Amino acid sequence: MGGRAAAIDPDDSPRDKVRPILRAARAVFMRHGYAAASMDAVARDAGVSKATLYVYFPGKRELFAAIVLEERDRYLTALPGAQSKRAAPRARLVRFGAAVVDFLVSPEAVATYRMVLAEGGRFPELGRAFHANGPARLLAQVADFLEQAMAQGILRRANAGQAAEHFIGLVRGDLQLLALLGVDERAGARDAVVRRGVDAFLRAYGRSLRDAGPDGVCT
Amino acid sequence: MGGRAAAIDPDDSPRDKVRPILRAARAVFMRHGYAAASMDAVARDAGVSKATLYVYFPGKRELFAAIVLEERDRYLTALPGAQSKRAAPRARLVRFGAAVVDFLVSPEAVATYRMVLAEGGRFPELGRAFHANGPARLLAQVADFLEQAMAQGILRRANAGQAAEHFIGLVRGDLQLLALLGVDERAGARDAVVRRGVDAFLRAYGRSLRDAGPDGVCT
DNA sequence: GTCTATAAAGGGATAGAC
DNA sequence: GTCTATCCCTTTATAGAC
Repeated sequence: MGGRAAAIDPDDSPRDKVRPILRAARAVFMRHGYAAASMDAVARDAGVSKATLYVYFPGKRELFAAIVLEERDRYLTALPGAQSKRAAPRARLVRFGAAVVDFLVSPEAVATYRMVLAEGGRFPELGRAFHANGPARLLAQVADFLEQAMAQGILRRANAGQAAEHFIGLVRGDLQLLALLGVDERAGARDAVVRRGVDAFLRAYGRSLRDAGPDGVCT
Repeated sequence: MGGRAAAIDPDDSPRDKVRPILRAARAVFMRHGYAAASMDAVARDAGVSKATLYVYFPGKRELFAAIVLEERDRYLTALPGAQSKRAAPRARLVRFGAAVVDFLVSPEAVATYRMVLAEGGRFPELGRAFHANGPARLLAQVADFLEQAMAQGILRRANAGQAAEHFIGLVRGDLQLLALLGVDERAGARDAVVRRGVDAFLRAYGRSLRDAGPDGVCT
């Protein structure tokens, strides 16, 4: 794998090595976790030598920090927006909640959570950064969606961030925990969990009783 | 250290070595995580040699499995029960929810979650066992509490397990996630998060509007 | 059963050639 | 900047004395 000798070619900028390194590092760290991941594996997957790796990153810690901070953009999910306005409010919330849960239990999100949570105590700065770039952004997306629903009169007026936290907590159930634990059994229950979560959410934040599902509340 | 020579003394049963080993292993694994934990550290903390350690456990994996499965009894928390019946329903729920959250963000629970979640993909059997012995038991405790509240007419009749999942999801907010990430900033917000979670829960599961807190719903 | 001492392997990081 | 080869330390696991 010699490639062209050290050239003055501007196309052969450092980014051409950094990007493969980061991609390989992300895969290796997500697969094995920080402690069990090896720099050898990263170098091999990236197609460079270990020495080259240490040219761009001072050490394993810094490489790990780099890939966690880089998760920023990757964390933007395509959630169903304000489209499908014709659907019933409840159906729209169920659809949206299902997309949120699908994202939280996706292999990529699960591997990222495992990796970052495991080192939460040893990389507190990373914990904060991950939360700001990941969960907090998801929360903001949910809050935006709910705010629109409030503006449309589907939901009662309330603090959107607050409602978003409750919405996520209700539709997530223990599905994300089970995914993180590697237990698949309840994976098929996603729809039911989301529907019941949305029902509870509508009882707490809905505007009229008609939206509250099969059995209403308030006597 | 030396102790009596290999005796026929029944008091010198294997348990006398196994228990310290398990205690030390739990501390080491919880502190460093599975991959970064070393058998040397376990042996040192347990006051035995590494060779002795391998007499009782075939390897690192099995020792890890043993301490995770042993978490069973440790996971029973003292949650406020049906006492203080005189307190207002909402105050009782807030008190109970605060105890649940306090447990989930406790250093012991956080360390255990980090340890088990990080290895969820590589020890699927352990993930299932941990869920059954840990989170599922907590859920059952919450369900019992809520069932009593339903029987007392404080909450509307509903599936108690379902309600418990929603209750936990609402009062937990992102406090457990932040604790796992090592972010302390919002630790002081515990009371507010729990109160708002209980308010939402009461709107979804409360029987009368009087329990729903400052501002009611249902028009 | 318990210890000391060690084998065998792997990992983070670097030296030095090009 | 990039490579090959290697240093040095830690780790899991075991051999063998007592």
